[in-house]
Amino acid sequence: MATERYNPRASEPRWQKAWDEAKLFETKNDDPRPKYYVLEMFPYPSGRIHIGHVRNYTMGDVVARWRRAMGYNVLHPMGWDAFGLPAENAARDNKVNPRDWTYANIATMKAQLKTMGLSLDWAREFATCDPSYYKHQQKMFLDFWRSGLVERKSAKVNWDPEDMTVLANEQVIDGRGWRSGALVEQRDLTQWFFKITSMSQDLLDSLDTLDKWPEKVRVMQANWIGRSEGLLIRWRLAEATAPQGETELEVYTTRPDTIFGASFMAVAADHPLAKRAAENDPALAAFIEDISHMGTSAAELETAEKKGFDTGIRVVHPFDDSWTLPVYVANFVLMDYGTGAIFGCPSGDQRDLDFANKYGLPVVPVVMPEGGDAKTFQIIDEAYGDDGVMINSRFLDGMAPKQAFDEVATRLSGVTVGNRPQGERKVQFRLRDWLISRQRYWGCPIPVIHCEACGAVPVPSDQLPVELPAEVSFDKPGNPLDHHPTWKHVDCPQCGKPAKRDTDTMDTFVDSSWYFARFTDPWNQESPTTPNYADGPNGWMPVNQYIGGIEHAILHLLYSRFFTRAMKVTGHLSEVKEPFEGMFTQGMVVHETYRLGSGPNARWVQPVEVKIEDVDGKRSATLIADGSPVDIGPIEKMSKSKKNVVDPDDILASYGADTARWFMLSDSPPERDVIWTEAGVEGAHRFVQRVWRLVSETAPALRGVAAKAASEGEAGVLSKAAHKTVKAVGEDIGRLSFNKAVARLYELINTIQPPAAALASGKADATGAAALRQAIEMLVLMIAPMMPHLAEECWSALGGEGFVANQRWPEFDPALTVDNDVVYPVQINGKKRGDLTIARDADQGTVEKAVLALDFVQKALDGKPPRKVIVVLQRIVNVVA
RNA sequence: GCGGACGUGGCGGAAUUGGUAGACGCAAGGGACUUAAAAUCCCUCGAUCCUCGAUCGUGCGGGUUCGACCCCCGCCGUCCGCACCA
Repeated sequence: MATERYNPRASEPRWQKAWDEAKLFETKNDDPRPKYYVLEMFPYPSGRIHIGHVRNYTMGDVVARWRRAMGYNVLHPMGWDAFGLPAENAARDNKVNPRDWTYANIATMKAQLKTMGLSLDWAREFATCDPSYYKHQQKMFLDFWRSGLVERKSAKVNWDPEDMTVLANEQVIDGRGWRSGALVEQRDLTQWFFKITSMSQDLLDSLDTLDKWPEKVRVMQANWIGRSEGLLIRWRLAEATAPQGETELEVYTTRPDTIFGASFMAVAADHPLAKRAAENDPALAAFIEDISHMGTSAAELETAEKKGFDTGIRVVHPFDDSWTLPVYVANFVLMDYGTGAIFGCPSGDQRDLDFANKYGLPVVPVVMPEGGDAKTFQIIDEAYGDDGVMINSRFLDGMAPKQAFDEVATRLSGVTVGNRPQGERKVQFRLRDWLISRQRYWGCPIPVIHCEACGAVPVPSDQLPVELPAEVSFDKPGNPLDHHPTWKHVDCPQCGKPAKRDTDTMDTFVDSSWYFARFTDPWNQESPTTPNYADGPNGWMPVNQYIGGIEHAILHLLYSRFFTRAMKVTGHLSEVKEPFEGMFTQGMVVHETYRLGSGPNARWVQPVEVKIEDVDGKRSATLIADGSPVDIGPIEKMSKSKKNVVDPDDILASYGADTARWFMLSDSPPERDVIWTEAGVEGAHRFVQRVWRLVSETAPALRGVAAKAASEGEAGVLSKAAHKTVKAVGEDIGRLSFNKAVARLYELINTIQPPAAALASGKADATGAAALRQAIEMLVLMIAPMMPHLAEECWSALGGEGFVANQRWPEFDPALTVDNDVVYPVQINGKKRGDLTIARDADQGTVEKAVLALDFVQKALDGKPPRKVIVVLQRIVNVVA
């Protein structure tokens, strides 16, 4: 029977419109059903969606639609991470207003997302650049400030000379700005910080509760927080050598046990003691000047030589008044970790050893491997940092390092230097406070007014939001808000005298640190959240399943975790501790690269310009335009420079959303990279057509047939396959194993097809038709979360009521998911030699008897009794001859 | 250097977590239908040996076990994150 091909171009817009009109995906806050909050990381409105968005939002949509079908009240919102530098760059380059540029991009991208058929609640949409959004952010900034979670302080900060702004530590990658790629400089500036370090311990501890997060992300966060336990030791300066007024040097160490292996002290170039010592020592001052210009990139650090300069200052060993050690300024000591000073133990640390060897300092081994000989154990050019036994360490000799640690800590805590203990146990974190000031225009203004008399004064809440000025010029480099002729000039809210607004805006990562909470009630104009809807007993938070890229494993996820805690402190949230209960990091979409020509004239060409041929497995490529040969290059992340990009619009227009969605879910596990291939997309499209053909060819014969499972015969086989698939696909989607769910659906359609063909040609009885009807209905309901338009089309062809999107997920009959007979593989000495089909409930003895009666088993045993017969019920039989 | 993940056909990947390795898809080869093409359908598709069949086979080398892609020990390789962090 000839059937018309399925035409997504006609079908998809029709269903999208129908869903919209029925307001199908608008979620109500007051709903008695159990809640489920699915969220994909919202996009930056750069102009057009890219293929990575398609993958991300397809996955989220499958989860959302499936949860709906499972009876949940699902929240699945979408918005725009709309502040950021690209808008300013576009404004500067194209003479457009950043606001206009941003909202135009949002309109374009929203239209693109609509063509994907996502079950999004657009009624909750907002952009972070809407004053109605950032108003609340400004309010929370002031609340945080009042609660002691904000600090304005002078600090050495990362300055990106290209983007002309400061950056947070997390935004500096290999010494370069995360967006501009420019080498970051260090500057002393007074800036606003969120005191994320006040929550270090909790942010670390709570990682253990996030059992639905990828292990990898939790480990990355733990490393970033970087907790270590050590001892703060105050070393007395030898009086004769100390600069006036200086009496001690504070050092942080995680290895106080190695204190008898100490042979020098080293301080950072910008350590106060170094500066004091340099005052009367021009050579030292020159040295400090020299090393502070050193690069900080990973590559430079790798090759950088250890350099030091003896300050002439000496410290006294805590356990021996007659033992003094020199204090160096050294280039490998960092001011912003610990106290900016270390004691060097060359035998236990490779850096210290390199340094000691260079400057002729003593190397005393203090830890040797278990079972070593203390008399002969030596350290020459390789330090020993592992566990072992203490040697050459007086009262510590023979102890394990851990024990020695405690001993030193105890002894030093009993001694005082000045009026403080000489040693104090201390927990140190690597995490720094979050610097949020940005010297940019297109961001959320920091709602503070600086008054000469009153200092930094909060903008009164009735004057919020502090809105960005509409007219702005990008003619001069630097901060446009600062250059604005009138905007910053205001009166002090406290004393009324002329004052100035803070012209910095907040890091855009602040915007994305709480948008998920705003989605729970974006209509509330009075406050950021509404207690009942946010996280009360009936609230939406936490997000049950969050999906996004691994690139946000630290930045965005850590900031959001901090923000959630800070919102709780300030009363904007009440119960929830973690924002994201489940986190999933999806892989990238990658593509082959194509290169035309060779040498300096070579250029990359786009996939659409290339024709690929495959003869006997040998692939070759030519340029469509003129047939010239093209080299097929490695598979890489899609990038403009390599031109290996595919435009989602092209795919959606030629194949339709369902094909694109199905392809995204097939084959590759979602956490891994997926290779975009034309052949793969065509394979997906074939499946779309196959489902349609199956449904449209059987629908006439199935009209009026009531779905009913069969338990026996061929129809029984079909029913069992269908019910098993329902069980498995549900489990797979629940685990986000979409590729496995897809494979099972292929298997099911392969099983359905022969009986469907028989039915279409009139060769099916009533039982068969009923079973077929059920299997096909189940298939349609199961593909609905993945290919929603096709599923609607099939549902209506089958005469189904209403939208398939409103149907419940099919229920399987557990009795039909198991077979009456089991096929046991029969092994002889661990190798499969045949199989045995026997009743499922056959017991151990029965199976064993039946196996031993088998021809090939008899033959293998050759009349002798088996040494052993292992029967694992429902699994396998192994005969040991 | 520290931490993590991974290694299975020509390719993407399955394997109920110790029980038939290679499901499912892609690519390829052969055939059917067709004047032809598209679409569709059928067959083959880890390697070796001459077929039935057998032997080998999950990065490499050992081990545990009736049985190992899975567990243990020792290597090799790839990818990712962090890094003069004291």
